[in-house]
Amino acid sequence: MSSSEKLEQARRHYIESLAETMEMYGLSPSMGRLFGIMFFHDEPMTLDEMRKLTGMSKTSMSTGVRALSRLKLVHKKWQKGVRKDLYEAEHDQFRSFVDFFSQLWEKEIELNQKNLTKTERNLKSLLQDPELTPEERDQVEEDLEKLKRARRYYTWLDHLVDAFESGDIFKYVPIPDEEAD
Amino acid sequence: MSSSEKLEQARRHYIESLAETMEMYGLSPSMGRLFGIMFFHDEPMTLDEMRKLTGMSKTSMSTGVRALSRLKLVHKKWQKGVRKDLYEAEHDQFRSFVDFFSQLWEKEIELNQKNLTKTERNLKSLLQDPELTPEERDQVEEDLEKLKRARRYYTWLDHLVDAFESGDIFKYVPIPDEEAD
DNA sequence: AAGTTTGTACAGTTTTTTCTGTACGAACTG
DNA sequence: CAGTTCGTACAGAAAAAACTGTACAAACTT
Repeated sequence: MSSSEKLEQARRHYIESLAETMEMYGLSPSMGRLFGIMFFHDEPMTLDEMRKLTGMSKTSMSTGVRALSRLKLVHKKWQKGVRKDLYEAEHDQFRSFVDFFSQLWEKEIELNQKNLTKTERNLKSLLQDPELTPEERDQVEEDLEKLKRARRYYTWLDHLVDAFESGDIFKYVPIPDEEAD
Repeated sequence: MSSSEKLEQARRHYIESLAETMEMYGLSPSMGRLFGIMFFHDEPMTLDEMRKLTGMSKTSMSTGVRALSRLKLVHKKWQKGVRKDLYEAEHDQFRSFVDFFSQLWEKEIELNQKNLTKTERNLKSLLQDPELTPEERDQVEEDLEKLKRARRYYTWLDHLVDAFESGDIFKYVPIPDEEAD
C-alpha cells in the first residue's frame, strides 16, 4: 500500500468512528461521515468537493450541510473571489459540544414548559368541576404534584444551559492541560 | 365533556409533548408515548396494561420497555404475589437526566478513544515511511495535531461524566428550591 | 439581455426502521 | 405431568427516512 493510501485509510477509519458517534446523537450515518470528512479537510469545502469525497449527490450535500449548520457543527466561510458557498467544520470541539447540547436542551425546555403550564392550568380549572369524584380529585392532585416536580427540573435544566452557554461549566469542570490524561 | 375525559385529555396533551422531547433524544415516538403513559400511571404496570393503554401489540411493549430500561428511564419493580413483570417510570427526573447523558457520553468516549489511539499509532508509524512526500508529512502532522486536541476533549468529557455520575454537577448547578423560578 | 453557474424544492425510489402475528420456551399451577 | 400464563425471538408487513435526479430560481458573467 502506498503511503498516501495509508494516510487515507487511517483517516477513513477514524472518520467512521466519528460518524458512529454522531449517529448516537440522532444524525444519519452519512451526515456523520460528511462531518468527519470536513473535520479532516483543512480548507473550507464546496458542495462539489463534498460530493466528490462522499460519492453522494449534490442535493444530499446541500441538505446535509444545512443540517450540520443548524447544529453549528459546520459553518459557512466566505472567501473573496470565490463564488461557491464554502463550509468548514467547527474546529473547537468544546464549542461544538456545548452548543449542541445547549440547543437540544433549550428546545426541550421551550417545548415542555409551555405545555406544562397549559396542562397545569387545565388541571387546576378541573379541580373546580363539581362533577369530579373524590377519587378523580386525588388523581388530579397527584398529577399536579408531578408537574410541579417537572417544573423544578426544567428550571434546573435552564440553569445548566446557562452554565454551558456562559462557559461557566469550564470553571466547574476545567479543560485539562495539554499533558494530562 | 365529562370530568374524567377532561383529565384524560389533559394528560394526553402533556404526554404528547414529553414524547416529542424524547424523540429529540433518538427514541421512537411510540416509545416516548409509552414512557409518558408510564410517567402518569401511579402504579407499576404490566405489559398487558401498557398494551391496552397504547393500543399497540404486546411484542412492542416488550421491546419498548426493554429499550427504556436499558436507558434507565424505566425499571422493573417486583411485587409479592404478582407473577407478571411490573415496570414503572423512574420518578426522579434529575436521575434520569444524569444517567441518560452519562451513558451516552461514556459510549462516545469509549468508542472514539479506542479508535483515536489506534489512528494515532498508525499515523506515527506512517511518519517513519521513507516514501512519504514532504507534503504528505505535513498532512500527517496536521492530523496528529487534530487528534491530540480531540484527546483533550475526550479527557474533559470524561471529567464531565464523573461530575454527573458523582452528583457533583448539583454542587455547581444546584437544584432550585420549590418556590424559585 | 442571453448564457452560466450555483443552490435547493420536490417527486419518486431505495433503504431502514417500526410494528405486528405467530410460535415457542420458561415459569408457574393444579 | 398436563395445562396455563407470560415474555420474547423471529419473519414479514407497514411506515418512515434517506437519497437521487430533474427542474427551476437567484446570482453572477459577458
